[in-house]
Amino acid sequence: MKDVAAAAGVAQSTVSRILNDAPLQINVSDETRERVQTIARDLGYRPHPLARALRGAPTMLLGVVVRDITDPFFAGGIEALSKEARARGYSVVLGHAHAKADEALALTMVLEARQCDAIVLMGDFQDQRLLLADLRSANVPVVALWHGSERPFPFPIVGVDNRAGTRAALDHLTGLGHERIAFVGRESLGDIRERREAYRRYLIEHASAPPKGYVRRVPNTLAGAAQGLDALLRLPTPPTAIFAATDALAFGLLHAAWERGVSIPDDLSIIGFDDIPLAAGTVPGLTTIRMPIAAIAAAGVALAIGPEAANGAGGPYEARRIVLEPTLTVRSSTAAV
Amino acid sequence: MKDVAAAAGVAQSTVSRILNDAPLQINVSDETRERVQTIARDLGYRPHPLARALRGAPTMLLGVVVRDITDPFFAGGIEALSKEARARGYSVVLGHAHAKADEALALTMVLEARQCDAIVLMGDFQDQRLLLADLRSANVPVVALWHGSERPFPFPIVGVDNRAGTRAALDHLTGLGHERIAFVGRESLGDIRERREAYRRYLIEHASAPPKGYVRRVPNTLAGAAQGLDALLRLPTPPTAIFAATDALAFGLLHAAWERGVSIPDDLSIIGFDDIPLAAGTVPGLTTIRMPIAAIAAAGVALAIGPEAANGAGGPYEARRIVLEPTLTVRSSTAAV
DNA sequence: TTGTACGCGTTATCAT
DNA sequence: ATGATAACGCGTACAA
Repeated sequence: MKDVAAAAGVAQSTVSRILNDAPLQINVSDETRERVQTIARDLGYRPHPLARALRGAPTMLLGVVVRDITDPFFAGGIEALSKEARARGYSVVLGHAHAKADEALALTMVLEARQCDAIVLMGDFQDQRLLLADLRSANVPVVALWHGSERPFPFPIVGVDNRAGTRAALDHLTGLGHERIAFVGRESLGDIRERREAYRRYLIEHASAPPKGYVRRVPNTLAGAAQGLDALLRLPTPPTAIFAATDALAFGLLHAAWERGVSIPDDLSIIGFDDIPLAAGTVPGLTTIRMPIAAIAAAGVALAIGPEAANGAGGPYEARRIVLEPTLTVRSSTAAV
Repeated sequence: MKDVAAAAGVAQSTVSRILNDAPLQINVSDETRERVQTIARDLGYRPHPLARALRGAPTMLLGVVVRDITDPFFAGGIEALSKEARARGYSVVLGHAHAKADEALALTMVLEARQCDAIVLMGDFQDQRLLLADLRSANVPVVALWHGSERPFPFPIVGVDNRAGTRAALDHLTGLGHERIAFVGRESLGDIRERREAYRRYLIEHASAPPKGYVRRVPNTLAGAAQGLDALLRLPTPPTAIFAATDALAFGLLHAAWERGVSIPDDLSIIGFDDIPLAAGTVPGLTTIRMPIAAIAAAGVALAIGPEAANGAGGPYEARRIVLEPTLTVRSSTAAV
């Protein structure tokens, strides 16, 4: 900018005023304005974001901390978030938490220190107490996505109605005549825990509590799914349908069933949750609960860096909870008993 | 830092020296050092990276531009890259290209380029000439990953040996007795183009040129795969095996074949390329070419921000090409004719 | 209408 | 052994 000013024979401040469309009055002569703009373009001038940020301007950086970047579902989440952020002129700084608390803490310090304008948490971080404490003491807006919607949490939450989704899944299965429905999901974290609880409640309301062994807690991986399926098949009265807490698990169940010669959906119905893009490409096509990913990402970004972040519309910032509705997507992995 | 200095009754410069372990001499008295450190800790002092960067320090930010963030393969790539970057203390700034927004993207990215210590391109950007020109004029190190390995390119490239991978795939199929092998892949971009060319060359060397209609150019999606399969099945002499340019397409082929009652691998063998994590979970398990993702990411990051980026080890920076070898992973989607 | 001067938080250099 | 000061690039209140 110094160069531009020198080349144009004016002061730095004049250049700054012109290039930033001076918010004050129209006190720049058209002649000077045009000259400076031309020169700036010719010199290929680019504002230095760091210097701007140092002056207190927003960094236009959105920090995204994802709990498990391996999870295929979160890939879609990052995509949606990235699009939404970009639409608002923001860039995404990615950090993965990698499960260990200290690492996550270090990560936060990095993000905070980098002075992101806001931070988005993807996934459940209830157990990372150090990270949360750190985040609370930092004065950046924090929004949690897919973090469950029922338990108390010090930041705004945008998520899916797990109870409604679970009900839709189980209504679908019972509508097909299934009575012995099992649940497979990973250790209790946010959304998964809510789906499991909703499953329990549903069964109690519509029939009886889930039979012993019908709730399998396994890692959210292909291997975890295989392990869960084996356990269920060994039961004296195996289920006729399985509600998988995530599509990743449903994928694993499909594969493991095929390996074991169990025909889907003839011998066993399987329903997932998320509707990741590849869910339409399984064999057979996976019946699942479609997550409103784009809407959740949009709401989250709006809460984090949109105008909503500033004013108090919708109640106190900390208490805000946006819960979006999922929808049933029927494909071919479920059928009548 | 001002506060710390005031509280300790010393000058800022002293504080700075102490907190940065003054690289000069040990000219700070132990007493002062200890006092300042204590106060800094009590006050919760955190260095401000922006100010540091303004002074010329590295930002510890690695820009990653991914061509199509929707591609399931790139999710794994981002993960590997992110891990590698973090191991070196770097954070990842994400940008997606989405093919169309040529100019806007170029502008934005270069804006960011000022902040990033290096930029990693994921996927092929040969057609984004504005972006490349902009990148060249910026003075940040740029490294391209999965960008093909044969055509000239102004930046270092780290990628996979597509010819070797293709040969491994086709050797596997011919070893099973297949003679009518088709190719399905998207429009010619970097790696895909090389795989298609390698396929052509292989067939010519081992038998004859691919029969008419055996090379299908389709979008890299489930729908694209279905479209490709339909076209192949309509042929007078349909292939007995299909080489899919990516696992995403192989997924689609598996699904489309199942929809149409074509049994895999009995009626048709399918082999993919990439070995994305979910490839182990298809029905049947997908035979594919395993991409050395971690190794490529590591090499790319090293080239971008490692010590290698500075010195000229391995020849001139622009001309560097690192090509890693893929390996065949046999599962159940291929069988003897 | 435009120029001058200051400060954002650091670090490097020079002076004490 | 430590303090004072300049400078990084920008925006802006104030002076001209």
